[in-house]
Amino acid sequence: MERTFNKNYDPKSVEDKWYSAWQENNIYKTSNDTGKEPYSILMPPPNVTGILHFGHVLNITLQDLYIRWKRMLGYEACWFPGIDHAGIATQAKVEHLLKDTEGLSKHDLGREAFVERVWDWKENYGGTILRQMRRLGVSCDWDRTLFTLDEGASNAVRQVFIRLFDEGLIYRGKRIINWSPSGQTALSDEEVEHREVSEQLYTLRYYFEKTDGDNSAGNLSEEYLQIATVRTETIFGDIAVAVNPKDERFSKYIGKNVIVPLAGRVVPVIADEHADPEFGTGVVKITPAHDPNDFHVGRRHNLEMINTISPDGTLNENAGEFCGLDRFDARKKIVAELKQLGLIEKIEDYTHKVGFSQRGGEPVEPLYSDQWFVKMKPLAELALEAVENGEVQFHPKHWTKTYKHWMNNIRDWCISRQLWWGHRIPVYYAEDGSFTAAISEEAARQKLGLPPDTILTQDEDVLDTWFSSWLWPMTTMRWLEDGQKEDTPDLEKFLPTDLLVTGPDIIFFWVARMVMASTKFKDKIPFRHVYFTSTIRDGKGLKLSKSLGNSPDPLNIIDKYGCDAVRFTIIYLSPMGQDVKMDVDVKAQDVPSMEIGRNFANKIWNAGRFLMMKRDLVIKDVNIEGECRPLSENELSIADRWIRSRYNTTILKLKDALDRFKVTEYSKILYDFIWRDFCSWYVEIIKVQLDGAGDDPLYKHSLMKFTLDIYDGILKLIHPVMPFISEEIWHLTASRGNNNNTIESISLQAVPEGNDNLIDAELEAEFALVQSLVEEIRKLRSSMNLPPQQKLPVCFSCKDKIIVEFLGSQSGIIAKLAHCSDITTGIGLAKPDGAVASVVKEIEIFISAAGIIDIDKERERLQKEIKRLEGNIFGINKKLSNDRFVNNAPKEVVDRERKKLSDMTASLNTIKDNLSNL
RNA sequence: GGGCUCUUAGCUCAGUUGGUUUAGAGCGCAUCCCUGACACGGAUGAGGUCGCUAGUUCGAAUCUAGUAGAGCCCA
Repeated sequence: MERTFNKNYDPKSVEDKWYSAWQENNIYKTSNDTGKEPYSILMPPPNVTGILHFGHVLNITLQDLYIRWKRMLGYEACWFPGIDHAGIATQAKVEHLLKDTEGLSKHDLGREAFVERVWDWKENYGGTILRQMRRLGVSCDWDRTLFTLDEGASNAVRQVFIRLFDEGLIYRGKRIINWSPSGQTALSDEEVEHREVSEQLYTLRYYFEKTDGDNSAGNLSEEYLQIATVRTETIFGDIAVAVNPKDERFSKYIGKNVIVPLAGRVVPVIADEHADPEFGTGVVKITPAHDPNDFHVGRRHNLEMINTISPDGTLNENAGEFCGLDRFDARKKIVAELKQLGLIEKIEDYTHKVGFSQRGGEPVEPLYSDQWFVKMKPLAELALEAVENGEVQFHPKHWTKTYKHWMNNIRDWCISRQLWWGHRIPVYYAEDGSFTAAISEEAARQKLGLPPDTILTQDEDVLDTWFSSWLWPMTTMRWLEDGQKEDTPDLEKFLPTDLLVTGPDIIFFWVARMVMASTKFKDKIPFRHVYFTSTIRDGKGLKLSKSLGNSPDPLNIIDKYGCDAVRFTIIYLSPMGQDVKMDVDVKAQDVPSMEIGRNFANKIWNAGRFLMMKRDLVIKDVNIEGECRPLSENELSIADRWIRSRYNTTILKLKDALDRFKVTEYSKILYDFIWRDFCSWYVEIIKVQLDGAGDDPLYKHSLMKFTLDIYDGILKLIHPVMPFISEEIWHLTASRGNNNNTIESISLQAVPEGNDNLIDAELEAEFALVQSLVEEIRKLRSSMNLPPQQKLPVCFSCKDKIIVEFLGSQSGIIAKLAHCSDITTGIGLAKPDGAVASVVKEIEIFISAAGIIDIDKERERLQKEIKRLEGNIFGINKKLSNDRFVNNAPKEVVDRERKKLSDMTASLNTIKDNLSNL
């Protein structure tokens, strides 16, 4: 493999090469049979129909970051990948395809052949997203990839159903559920999204029944009740009208009958708390089969359920002449008819929330039907406890409140779906109406005590996809894959997993239910930490989505900026627990802020390029190779010890940040250390140190080794977030072996250990003085508009000998970084004629600039500085003259203020002198 | 209606248990520089009464209450 340091880092030539190398050498394969401590993450299984979007990029990067980090810390880091069968989405996709290409419906094919087709589709096109994820450099163990419809997972699903059924926690019942007319299936409450819509509220007249028995339209009584409704199409299902029992306006009508407009049905006026005296007219129509609230009213009053809407969303034969019309067309026609008959009192604009199918996007229809449910209360108790006692921790923490609220108000889970693609419900019915859940027809007969020749029929429905996903922590670890095996080596080793990274939008769908399933069936929590990711939004704050067309394809962005750049940027920009606004440009397929990561990658690359260049020169110069002696402690310069201190500080801060799940902090610590401390200061300084040691090749060699060791550590620290560039440079900077058919990889190296003893705060402060002086000289130069080529003599006038000596030792560095021709240090030096002056920490700086200096400009600068200092001094004086501050504040704080005051007063005086001497 | 979150520079965000001169960074902007790795770079600068109002405190971007606006979730 040819490797060179080009001028700019080119991700394209690096990424595919290394991903293939990692895969071919199986370096991310994990075992349940090692002495290493386990660390595991469950990948949230994307839909089999899914394609990569920015939410995945963030989510996957976070997981990979932790897996790589922990792997480098010596854990057996196992990341379980997989994919789910996405019942509704996948079935709909194949149905459309079938319709478009062959003009066939699924019924034309029949269930078995249709399901066969879906499998074909899955084999050919499904799981695209898993292939796309490889572009992100994920280091999961692909051999463990699980599909929720795999045989093993399906066996577990059936077992769980049967167990819950036998325990009475799964039941079948006629309930009002959320029906998706487009998907032709029931949905759970969680799959319904409530959105505000503007509609009309119609106030209808419900006339009282005539005593003569003739209730025909032409023979109405004088009196009527006004009832407001949006859904006029449901009047054929009206079975009563209700008033609040406390509402005195209507108490006299309770027990009387009214006539439903158009339908002509005679229904009673009943008293029920559901009627809100404040809403509409205070009288509400009761349509138990088409409204969840009315359903409960119907139950309380033992009312009949009349279904007037078919599963496809059209009105049925109970709607008379409107039979066959779509529910929304019917509404219009019914309103027109009512208007004509003078049965509408008034029409008002009305905004309210309507439930929409999360998948199909159409308004859900509350439908009264037979469905299967899981009784959630008993499961919720265990799951609630696991979070309340801190076994399962959420990051950010506030999501625990949402979780608890849901658990405390838990409702039963509708798990049956009227689909063909999915786990078919393992329930068998006999002709006599008895039924049971069992692994097979035969097992069911035995359970039911029926003779072997009895014919049973299996339930037609399949299970909610989440009914398999909630077992993910266990099925990924082969639990019950043969229907029996309770304990597996994987479970033994990896459950509970350590981290789950997911979006807060599936906290109920998935996170909460996994806690339920694991606590219920394994008596263990599924994961110790849950990291809820940011939602990625566009510049206007809208969620990125395919339907809004505001999301560029992440693969295009990766092509443009490189994978590492995208990974780094998205981590850098994503605050925990808050949404991220990204400057997406769909037209150009661009996300300009990715430059942050690209530029950073290039910076790291070029630092390496420079260091290698220097090392090669040194080696050539001195004709030495390989071994060199490390620098002894007294050979280390202040700058060397400073960077070592900063480096160790950085390592400890990084570890701490990741332990606290402050991932953005991790990226910022890296960015600042590498760019500022290492590149801007230290790399510049070693140029000086190398130049100053022209006759000492061994020292030079050792200094390069010292620097490259830190750089090598940097590569390891950055590797979890920037896996490709770190791997590439790690190989470029040293010859790495290819022994025993395995490659060496930085991802299998140990993270550098931060050493507390090498952190020296005092030294860092001393070095900060050097930095301040350099910056001050640069400021002065800049204010004089000096080009960098023009170097001027500089003079430091100090108060004591120690500082003079210290600055003398650093003068080479200062001269180089601040473009000085010469530096003189001494005690109480006089200001040279025509010099520009300033003061930093009691050190007077004089830049000899005779002939260059602009007196007016200089005066202006000094006056500005005086004004600033006077302002500060005023503020501090005010503080210090306040007795209560001096008496109450901690001594350090007061001392600090006093020190500030004296420093600044000294500076002020010096500057005032300079001004008057000008 | 209930709950949660947010509001700091033109933009995107940091800001640890209240206390470090002038509240930080990146981008953008302005001026200068293709100085021996990097113009995907370097240097310098302008730019903020920390949404608003009270309160607690010697001291508030930080704590408390209220208020305005934005967003999310649940009913």
